[in-house]
Amino acid sequence: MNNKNKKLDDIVGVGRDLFWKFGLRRVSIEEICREANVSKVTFYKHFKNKEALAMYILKEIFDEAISEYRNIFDSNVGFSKKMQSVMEMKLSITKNLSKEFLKDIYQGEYPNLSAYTKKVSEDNLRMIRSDFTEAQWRGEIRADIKIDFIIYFLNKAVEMISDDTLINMFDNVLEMTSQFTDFFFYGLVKNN
Amino acid sequence: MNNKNKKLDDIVGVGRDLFWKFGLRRVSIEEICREANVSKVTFYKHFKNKEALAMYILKEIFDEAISEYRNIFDSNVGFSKKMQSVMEMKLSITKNLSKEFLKDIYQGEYPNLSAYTKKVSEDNLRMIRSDFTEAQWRGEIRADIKIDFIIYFLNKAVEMISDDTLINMFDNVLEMTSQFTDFFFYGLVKNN
DNA sequence: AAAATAGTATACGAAAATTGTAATAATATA
DNA sequence: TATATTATTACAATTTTCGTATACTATTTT
Repeated sequence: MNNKNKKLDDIVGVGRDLFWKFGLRRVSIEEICREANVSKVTFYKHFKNKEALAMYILKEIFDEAISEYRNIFDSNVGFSKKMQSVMEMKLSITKNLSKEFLKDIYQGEYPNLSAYTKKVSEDNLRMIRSDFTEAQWRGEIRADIKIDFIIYFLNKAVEMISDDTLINMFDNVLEMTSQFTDFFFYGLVKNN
Repeated sequence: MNNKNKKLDDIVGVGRDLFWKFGLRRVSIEEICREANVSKVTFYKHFKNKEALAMYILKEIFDEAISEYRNIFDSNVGFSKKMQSVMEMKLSITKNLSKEFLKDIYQGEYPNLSAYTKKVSEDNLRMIRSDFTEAQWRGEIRADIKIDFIIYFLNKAVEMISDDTLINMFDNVLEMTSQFTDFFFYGLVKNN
């Protein structure tokens, strides 16, 4: 039961790598099989086609990010820690979805993929907004701040965090996001 | 005469970008034309096929790097400065030839390209060895050091310089190579 | 040992993408 | 206006990719 799905894992792993580097349309099923040392028949035993594999990979990426997010957000840590977890979820998703991958997803060729991605994004947004609203009720967020403004600001923050100039100022990404949220939510002078 | 070769430049520019990201086989001529806003007919007016375009691009990259190298090596600067120029030539070549590009060049599909690249590398090596031998005659290199040992060491240095860990210790690549050659040739304690 | 499961190698037709060329129309340039 | 460049469109030939079928091997499961 340990390496029961060894072949499946190989396919998914290679698919992840190649899709990340080259997107979908530039990668052929045969190439994936070759790289994964798997015969084409085995591929089709697991997946209907390339889109199905991409869907599987997407789901993996989303599920993992969301589950990590929920773990932290439902726990009893302070609110700034929770904020950090939101950013990290968004970061981890953008980190695992390269430009090429996203471009192909949205380029009309794969309607199921784009629909799925769109749905997950919307669900995500809804979840975050609901979490924030509840936090506002509990008094963890000032009552006079619009939730949508926070969400807008959050996205900008994620953009900034992905900026190389910023990254190079820190030893690792975690240290950076930590310091960033800290500054972001308490201001320059911490008076909490 | 200013933008006389505008279309050609566009093709070459787009080719450079796409080849760098995806290698040769994953990029189609039609895609290059589309991205460059150029008709297929125009492409074939300039190049016989994809390999010819790649050859043109390769030649550009090599020529530029070599010419910069010769400029510095034939000038009257100190020897450590010249050493730096050797490393920078090698660096600029590896920087302009992505893994994907190189892989496709050598993957047997394009015999002309691999032959040409091989030839340039060999010519390069000969040139460097000759330059070094002459420098040794002039006393700029200790007489008891094998030239081939230096060349081997040089390649290792280039590898190290391309290492991210090292890069992040400096503000920019130039500062790094400069400090690296300095340390490399004078040792920890500068007694020159 | 027998049966079931998962895998490989190979071949193959259908579909799709890519290549390279030709003919004609549009546009810029001198 | 005349000439040279480029765009558009169409097209046949080739190559790649897809998805399936067949026959055979290795590994578990019962």
